[in-house]
Amino acid sequence: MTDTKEKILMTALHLFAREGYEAVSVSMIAAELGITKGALYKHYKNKRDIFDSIVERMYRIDAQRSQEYEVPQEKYETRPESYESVSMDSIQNYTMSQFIFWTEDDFASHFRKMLTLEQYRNAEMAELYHNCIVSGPVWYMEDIFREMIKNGVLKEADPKQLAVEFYAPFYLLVNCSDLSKDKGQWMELLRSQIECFMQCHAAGHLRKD
Amino acid sequence: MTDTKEKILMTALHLFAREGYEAVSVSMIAAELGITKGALYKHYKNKRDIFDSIVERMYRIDAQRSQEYEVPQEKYETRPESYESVSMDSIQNYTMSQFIFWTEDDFASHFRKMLTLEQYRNAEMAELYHNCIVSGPVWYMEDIFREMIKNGVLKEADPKQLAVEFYAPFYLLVNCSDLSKDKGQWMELLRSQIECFMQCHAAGHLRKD
DNA sequence: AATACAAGTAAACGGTCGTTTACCTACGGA
DNA sequence: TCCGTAGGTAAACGACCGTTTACTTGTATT
Repeated sequence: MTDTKEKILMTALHLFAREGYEAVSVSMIAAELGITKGALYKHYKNKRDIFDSIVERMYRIDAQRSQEYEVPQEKYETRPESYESVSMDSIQNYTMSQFIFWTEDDFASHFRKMLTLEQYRNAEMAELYHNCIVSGPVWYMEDIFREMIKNGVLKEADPKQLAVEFYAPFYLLVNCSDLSKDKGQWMELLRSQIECFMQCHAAGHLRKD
Repeated sequence: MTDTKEKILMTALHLFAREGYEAVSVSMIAAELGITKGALYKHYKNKRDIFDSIVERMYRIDAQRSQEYEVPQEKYETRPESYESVSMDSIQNYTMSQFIFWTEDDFASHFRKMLTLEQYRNAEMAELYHNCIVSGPVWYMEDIFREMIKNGVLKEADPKQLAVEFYAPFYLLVNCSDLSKDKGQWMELLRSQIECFMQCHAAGHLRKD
């Protein structure tokens, strides 16, 4: 049954997210599932293979998600036309959805924690962590905001500074939510921050195309 | 010589910050210093003792630092009078100094990374991490801003929202600086953010006591 | 009914883990 | 000069590591 393979992956992810990759033993994963560690090697060729499968799945999920939302999926250079008609509403909508995703989704929240614990181990992990969760989103928002300023949706400002101002509360509150069970208060705080941002930087008039 | 004891502590801290506590072996620490692991037990009673010594030292350093700066050291409830005359300048000054501290100071930057890697292991580590680096500073700034609004230094606003808006860029940029060697650009970005914050929320007029 | 195979067990492999032990200096104070 | 001790070595301890092996099932296909 391929069901066991799935259980191994999720169990390992949960453990990796709490203890870190090295601190989790193969026996630990197996014991959590009530099987022996030998059985585990029928599904994955080694411990690293489990980790790699997790990362690979995250890539798949992420690609799928960015397709579902009407926001640009690629860098500005590759498809600048996709940045032309991004609305404030879709930004806000996508951001709140991403917050729930990174804090509450069983896979994504644990993946984020796991990556947090592996970020200093080598350059590959550092890059992955920063692209997904730290500086990656900042560059992304910078491109969007630059276009929004050009289109007159936002007031004149430094797009990079706007990007930091917009994304920083997201990043902080995601990490705040790790501590407490009640993630709702952080989400409401984020909503306030976004509304304040919009109110502060949105151009006063609407411009038709 | 107590010099070896100090070298063990710093070497262990550097390794803990990169690999995580569990992933670092006692042999690894000893090898880095060119001694055998047996010698290590002449200075610390076990591996956990090294970790605890690191945490204890951080407490000492932190207490010493907050004394050097003219900013409140304790919670608002315990000494509210210390919050009465906090100026914008001292806030800005302290914040920039804290940024350099957490990103460049050999002990503090590695301690922060180590704590980042241990935060999910148990409640004690989680609390320590959040008190030092995540939600702790937010509560702290909230108290300061509430008093500043009361004193007319800042415009009327929700102090908690202000605290998030102020601290979030700090937290994000500290983490950004982990990836790149050039920490200067992030520091300048932080300076811009703070100046923008001041300009946006400072009360237009000065009020004398 | 015979066969092939997927999925599990138990045990063993060589290695490393954190820690302890026994032994070896070098040296400062009585 | 003798002794205690601080700081080091090398080796061993039992436990656990990731991985492999040999063997046992249940089940599906021929």
